[in-house]
Amino acid sequence: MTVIFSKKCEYGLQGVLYLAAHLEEKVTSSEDISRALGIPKEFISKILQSLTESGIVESKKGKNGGFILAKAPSKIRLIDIVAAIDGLDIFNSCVIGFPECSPDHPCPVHQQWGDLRTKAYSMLTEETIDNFRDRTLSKIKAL
Amino acid sequence: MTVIFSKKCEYGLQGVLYLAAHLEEKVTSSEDISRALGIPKEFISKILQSLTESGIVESKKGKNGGFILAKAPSKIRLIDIVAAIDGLDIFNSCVIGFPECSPDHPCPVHQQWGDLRTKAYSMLTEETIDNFRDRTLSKIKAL
DNA sequence: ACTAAATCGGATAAATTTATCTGATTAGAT
DNA sequence: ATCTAATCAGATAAATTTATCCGATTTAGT
Repeated sequence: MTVIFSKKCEYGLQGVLYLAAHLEEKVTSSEDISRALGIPKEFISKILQSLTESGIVESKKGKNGGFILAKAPSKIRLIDIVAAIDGLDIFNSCVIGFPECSPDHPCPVHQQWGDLRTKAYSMLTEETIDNFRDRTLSKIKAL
Repeated sequence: MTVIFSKKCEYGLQGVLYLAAHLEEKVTSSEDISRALGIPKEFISKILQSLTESGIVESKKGKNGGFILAKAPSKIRLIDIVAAIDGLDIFNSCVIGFPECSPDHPCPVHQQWGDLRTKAYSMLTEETIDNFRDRTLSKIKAL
């Protein structure tokens, strides 16, 4: 059961946070990330591969290869990762599933939810992953 | 793609809102609800059946049977429907999927998300479905 | 050159969620 | 009594998401 993001997206966020917390390494293999986070190796590998296409991470092939952030952590927002994996539909879709939910044709809870949605979007847009280095390291240590 | 609730839960919320907006009828058949909301008949039927077990709706069997709210709309909170169908795990689970995410072992985004989660929970707990009668009726009319 | 270890791409498998089907039971209406 | 139309229960099917597998390619080190 996921809260709001798909499992892919959760793992993607975890993986990128991990990379941001291990910038001193030249690259980190999916094997290492898998072990540290308890995510199936092939799965996190595929997810990071897809994030290379989005320009969020870069990969180095061959022996001693792995992944590394494609840009400075201060340039990567949480929303960028979400957008790349799950897309931004959840910020435009009706929370109770009505079609064409909009200010013109609002669903019953449109107003109430809209408020929260805006706050969530702002948070994900304002926070860049450099803000999470310390917290990521201490969380990983406890796993 | 659902925003935060499962399809079952979205349909359940829609269905209960529909029933609340049609209290004058003695009961409403799943056939009617299906047609009005564009939800597969057997599916909404099953969902409402399960909500009878939760004491949110009541059913009348046999010819001219159907569903009706089990209590006053002012006594049914949005959270009751969510709890009955999806459960309350999303309000206790880590938004990026880390195990044992808690104040003691917070995930990197624990604080930021916790704030939103609390607001969402409050909204769902404070709003009862009698608040949505008019808005439900005008939304349904537009479908 | 050769080997080992990594990403990459595409196929496949497993699990979960969503949707449908079938038949039984219930109850109102003629 | 009988027919019809509804819920109900349980099985099954379809679709989607999650996870794994296999083989090809790439690259560092010996």
